[in-house]
Amino acid sequence: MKSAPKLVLVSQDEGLIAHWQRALGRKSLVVESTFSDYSSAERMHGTAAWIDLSGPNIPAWNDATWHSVCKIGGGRIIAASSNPNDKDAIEALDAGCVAYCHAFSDGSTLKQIQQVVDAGHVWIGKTLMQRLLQNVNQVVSSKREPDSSWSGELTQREREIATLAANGASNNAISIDCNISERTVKAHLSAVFSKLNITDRLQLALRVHGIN
Amino acid sequence: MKSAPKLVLVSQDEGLIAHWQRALGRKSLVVESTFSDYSSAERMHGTAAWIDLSGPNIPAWNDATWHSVCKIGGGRIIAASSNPNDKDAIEALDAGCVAYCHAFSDGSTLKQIQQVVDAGHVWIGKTLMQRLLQNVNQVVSSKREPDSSWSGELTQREREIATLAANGASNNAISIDCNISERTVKAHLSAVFSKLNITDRLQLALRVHGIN
DNA sequence: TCGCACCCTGTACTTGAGGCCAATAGCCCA
DNA sequence: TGGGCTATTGGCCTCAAGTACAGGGTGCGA
Repeated sequence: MKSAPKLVLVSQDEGLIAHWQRALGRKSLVVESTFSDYSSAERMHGTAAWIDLSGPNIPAWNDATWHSVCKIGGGRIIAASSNPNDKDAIEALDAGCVAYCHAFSDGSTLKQIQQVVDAGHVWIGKTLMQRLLQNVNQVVSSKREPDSSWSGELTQREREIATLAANGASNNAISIDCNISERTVKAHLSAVFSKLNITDRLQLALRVHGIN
Repeated sequence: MKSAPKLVLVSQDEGLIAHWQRALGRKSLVVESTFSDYSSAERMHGTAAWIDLSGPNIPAWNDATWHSVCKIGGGRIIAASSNPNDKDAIEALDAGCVAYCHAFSDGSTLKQIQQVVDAGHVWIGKTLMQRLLQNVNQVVSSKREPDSSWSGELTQREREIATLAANGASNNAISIDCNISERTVKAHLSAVFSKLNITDRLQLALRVHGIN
């Protein structure tokens, strides 16, 4: 039932299949020629699959098929592109793939990817990694302290309730969350509106999230 | 000159050193007890080093030492924390480290990290990876054209009115702006809410502006 | 001890928002 | 030419949100 995890290679390119087989050299290995063959098969559950993105009938990354295969079916998809780029990679990983690489990467890299995936991790290339980190730094640093701009003169409690409201919580939800009466929530928000010189929670949301 | 890449373990914790040695089992291996011993040594150039972040005299991540070690000295630093967290990980990777992990990860994971690093890649854990992807999606979608994500199935008019509402305009203000009755504004917004599967303009604002 | 800031709560009221039902009119396509 | 989509508007109704007025309790510094 749980011997060596089954491995599936999905491509119509015989040369690519051969390359992959040389690199991965595994016994329990299945080859499918199209993605639909793979995704429609019952036995794909729990498998790891190398998908040649150059193949026919590959769904768009926002297609529900990926969701059903990766997140429901438990398939661990390794997306292999002949002309990889960061944008495509991000979409692939977002769709639920656990790796994205160049289809004709050298054997040792392919093997390493397989190992990483088998261990339950996610694999991405170096350039994408660097880009991710750059973006995160932007996000993190820009998210660190927008505080001073809007919550400066608010009390701790007001800040707390304002944040909840700005994220879409109703007064009732906030009252439950904070274990106070709805009336008190209104009181705090009124104070917040007054201090920030605004009139309602939508303005608050825009202020808190740095728009307007 | 370029035999097996030299490996350095930096920790004062003998148990940890032993754990690492068991997992990595390498011949050409040097143990230093403090970070300053490592960073000041001439021979650290081009080495890979496992740094126990619990050790003494570890510089802050924004300290110039990291820059000189990683980017000038060419050291490939694997940061190992006893209580890892995403924020620390991001700072570590930003400082130039090529991996960030739990110091007492199991042997196979440690070995894998070493292999990934030796191959010139960067290693991060699963939770951080997921967070990175989330952030990137936010950045990408908010910088590209937030259209596709929320306004896809809306009509031109609905998009127009939704945008105004999401920026804080009241129904009345929108009606004047668009030269239509307030009733019509409500009708359009109702259609928008229904299509986007939300209930009010605050949710709309969050959606339009890429939050939530 | 008094004033002040903060946190909490109640009743009552006004109003903007949003849902439901219904209708008219223009445009495009089979 | 009829059906489907879009834009427009009306009336009616319910409710969350926000305001006004009126308190009570706590802790802290002058």
